[in-house]
Amino acid sequence: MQEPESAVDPDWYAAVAVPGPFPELLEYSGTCPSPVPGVRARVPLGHREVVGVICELHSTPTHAGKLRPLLEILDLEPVLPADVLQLALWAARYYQHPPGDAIAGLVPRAVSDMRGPRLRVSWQAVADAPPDAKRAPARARAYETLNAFLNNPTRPRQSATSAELAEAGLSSARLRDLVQHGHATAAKKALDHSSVLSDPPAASARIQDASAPTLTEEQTQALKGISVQGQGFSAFLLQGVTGSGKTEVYLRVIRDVIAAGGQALVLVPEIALTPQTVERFALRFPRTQASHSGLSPGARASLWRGARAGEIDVVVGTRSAIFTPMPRLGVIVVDEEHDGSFKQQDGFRYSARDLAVKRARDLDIPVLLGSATPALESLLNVARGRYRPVFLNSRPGGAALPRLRVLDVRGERLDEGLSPPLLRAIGTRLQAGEQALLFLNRRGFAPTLLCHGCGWVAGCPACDARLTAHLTPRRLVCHHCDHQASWPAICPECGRTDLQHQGLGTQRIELALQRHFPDVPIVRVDRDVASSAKRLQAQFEVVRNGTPAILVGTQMLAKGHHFPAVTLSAVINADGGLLSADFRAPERTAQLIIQVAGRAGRAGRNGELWLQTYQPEHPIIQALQRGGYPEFAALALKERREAQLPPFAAMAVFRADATDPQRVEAALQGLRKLARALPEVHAGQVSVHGPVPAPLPRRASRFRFQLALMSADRRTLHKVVAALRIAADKTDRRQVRIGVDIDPIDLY
DNA sequence: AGCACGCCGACT
DNA sequence: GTCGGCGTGCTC
Repeated sequence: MQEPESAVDPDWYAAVAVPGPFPELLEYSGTCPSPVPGVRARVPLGHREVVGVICELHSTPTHAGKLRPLLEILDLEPVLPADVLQLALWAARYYQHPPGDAIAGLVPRAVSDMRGPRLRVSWQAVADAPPDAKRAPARARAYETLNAFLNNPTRPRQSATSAELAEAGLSSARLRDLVQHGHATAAKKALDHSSVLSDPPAASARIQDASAPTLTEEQTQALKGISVQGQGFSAFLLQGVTGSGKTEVYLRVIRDVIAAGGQALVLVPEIALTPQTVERFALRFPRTQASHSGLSPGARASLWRGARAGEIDVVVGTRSAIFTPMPRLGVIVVDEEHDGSFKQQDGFRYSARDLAVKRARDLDIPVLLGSATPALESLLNVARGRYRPVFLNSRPGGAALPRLRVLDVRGERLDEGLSPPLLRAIGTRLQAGEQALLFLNRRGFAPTLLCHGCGWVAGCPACDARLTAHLTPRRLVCHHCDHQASWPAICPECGRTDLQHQGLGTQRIELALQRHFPDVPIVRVDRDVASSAKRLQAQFEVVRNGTPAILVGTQMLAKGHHFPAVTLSAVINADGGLLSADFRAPERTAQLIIQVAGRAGRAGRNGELWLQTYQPEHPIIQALQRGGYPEFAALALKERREAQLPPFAAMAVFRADATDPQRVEAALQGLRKLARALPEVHAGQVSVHGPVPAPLPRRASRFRFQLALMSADRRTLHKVVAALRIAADKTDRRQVRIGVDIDPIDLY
C-alpha cells in the first residue's frame, strides 16, 4: 500500500489507545511538537482512519514492525487527565480488557468520539461518466439512486452524507465502488462539536449548611474516626444500620473537603440514583452534578468539562462516574458498597468500588465505603487491617431495628403465597393507621404457565427459561431476553383450555391484597411500573402522605427509598435465594433481607420484619435471627474460608457463547487443556473448574459455558489468566465469543 | 470492530 | 464478464 511517507525522521513515538479488540496499545510515529498524553489523535488503521487517545510517548520505538505516522493531533488539552488515563490503563490490564476499547467507552462521545471518526463523508455525482447499464447494472442503479437523491425536485442538494444515502438505500460499500470506478467523488468533512464545550456554571456559594442537622453523639464519633483532612490515603468501611444516618456523615466529610478547596466523588448503586438522592447533596453543595448512563450527550459532555475544569464540586454518579476527571479530588464515597451494580456485567467488566479504592490510593486521598450489609470482601479487608472500620449502630430518633419474625409456612394454607398470620399482622398494622411493605423477587403475575391437561409449559423460544405471565398488559414475557408472546386461551399442544399459572409474581400479590384489603391502596413498585417515571412518582405520592397503604415490589423497594409510615415489612418467599448453586447467593439473600428490614420502623415507630420460609432452621435464617447481619457474615466468612472460596481466593471466569453449543464447549475445553499444561496449574497453585454450562445454558439463542479459575494468590492467577487469554484471543470471535470476568460477582 | 480480499456459484 | 454472498486475515 502507498503511504505518504513523511520526509523527516520521527521525533517521538506514541502508544495510542485505538478502539478495537487489540490486546495492546498501537504505536505510531510523530514529528516536531510533542503532544501531552491524554490528547486525541487521528491515526491510520489498516485501510481506514480512526481517532485514538495518546497514552504514552517514547523517544525510541517499542514495536518491532513498521510504524505509520500519526496523522493529526486533535486536542491541545488532554481529554483524559493523567490520573484517569493511568487508572483506565491499569483497569484494562487488571480486568484483561483491550485498552483502546476500555478507554473508548469512558470519554463522552461529544467530547471525544472514539467509536469511529465522526467524519461526515459527503458524496457528489459526476455527470460525465455514468456506468454502462448493460455491463454493470447494479453500479448503474447505484448511480441513479445517488443522482436522484441529489437532484430531488423538492430538495436539490450539492452533496449528501453517507448516513443519508444509507437511508436512501445506498450502502457505503456501493458508494465506495462508485468512487473507485470514477462515477462519483467523495469529500470528507469533519463534524464540528466544539459548541458542546461551553457554559461554565456560575460561581456561587459552594457550601450551604445552615440547615444541617446536629450530629448525634455516635455520628460525631464516627466522623472523628474518619478525620479525613491531610491524612492521605485511607480506606474506611462505614458500617451503619439502615437509617443510622450514614449520608449525614458523608455530607460532613465532603463539607470539609470542599471547604479546603477540594472535590468529592460519590458513587451510588444504579437503582439509588434518584433525583432525591442527588437533591440531598445538591442542597448542601450547590455545585453538585449527577452522572449516569441516561444523560444526554450534551449533558454528559458538560459534566465532564465542568468536573475537569474544577467547576463542579460534587459528582454523584453510578459506576462509570469513577472515571470522571476531577483535578482536585479530595475524597471518594461509595454508598451501599456491597451492591452488585458497581460491577460492570459485560464488555469491560470493572468493579467501580474496587477502582475507587485504587484511585484513592493513587491520589493519596481517603475513600469511604458505606453499607448496612458490607460485602464479605470488605469485611475481610477490615479483618486484615486494610480498611478501617467505623460503626453507626443506632438510629436517630431512637427507633429500634425491626424485630425479625421467622414464619414457618410448612402446613399453612397459603392464599396466593400469603399466610393467614401475615395477613392478620398486615390487617392490624393498617388498622393502626400504618403501612406495610411486601417484598417478592419476581415481577409479573406468575413465572410459569402450565397446561393441566398435557403438561405443556410456556417456554421462551430463545432461552432455556419459562415465560412469565403478565397481567397488565396481558402477555407472556421472557425476563432474560425480553421476548414477548400472547397469552394463549387454549393449550397449543393439546387444545384444552385448562391452563394454570404457577408461582408468584408481584402482580399476583397485588391482586390478592386488593381482595383482602379492598379499602386500602395497594402500590406496586417494580421494573414494569418504573418504566414510566411519572407513574412511579404517582405511586410514591400515594405512600408519602402516610395514610394506610400496602407496598408490593421487587429490589427497587428494598433500596434507598424512605417510607416513614411503614412499620411492617415482609419477605414473601425467603427461600428463593437459599437454594441457588451460586456460592454468593446466601450473601445476597441476607443482604436483601436486612435491606427490606431497614424499610420498616423508621421515625420513632418500632417495626417488624416477617420472613415466610419453608426452611426456618436454615443456617442463614438462624444466624440472621440470632445476631443480624454481623452474625451471618461471620458464619459465611468461616464457610468461605473452609471452602477456599472468594474472598479467601482470587477468582476469574472465562465465559463463552455461540450459536453452536459444541463449539462453545470445545473452545473452553481447549483452554482447560492449555491451563493444565501450565506449571502453576500443574503444581496446584491455580485450580480449574469446568467448563460447565452456565446456569441459564441458552440465552437469546446463544449457548453459554464457563470455565472458572481460582488461586490463593492473585498474582499467580493473573499470570495464568493472561496466558489463557492470549490463546482465547486466537479463537475466531465470529464463531465463539470468549470473555474473561476477573473477580466475578455473579455466576450466571 | 471494520474492512478488503479472494473464492465460489449464478446469471447474462 | 459482473454480482453478491460468504469465510479469512490484518490492522502499530
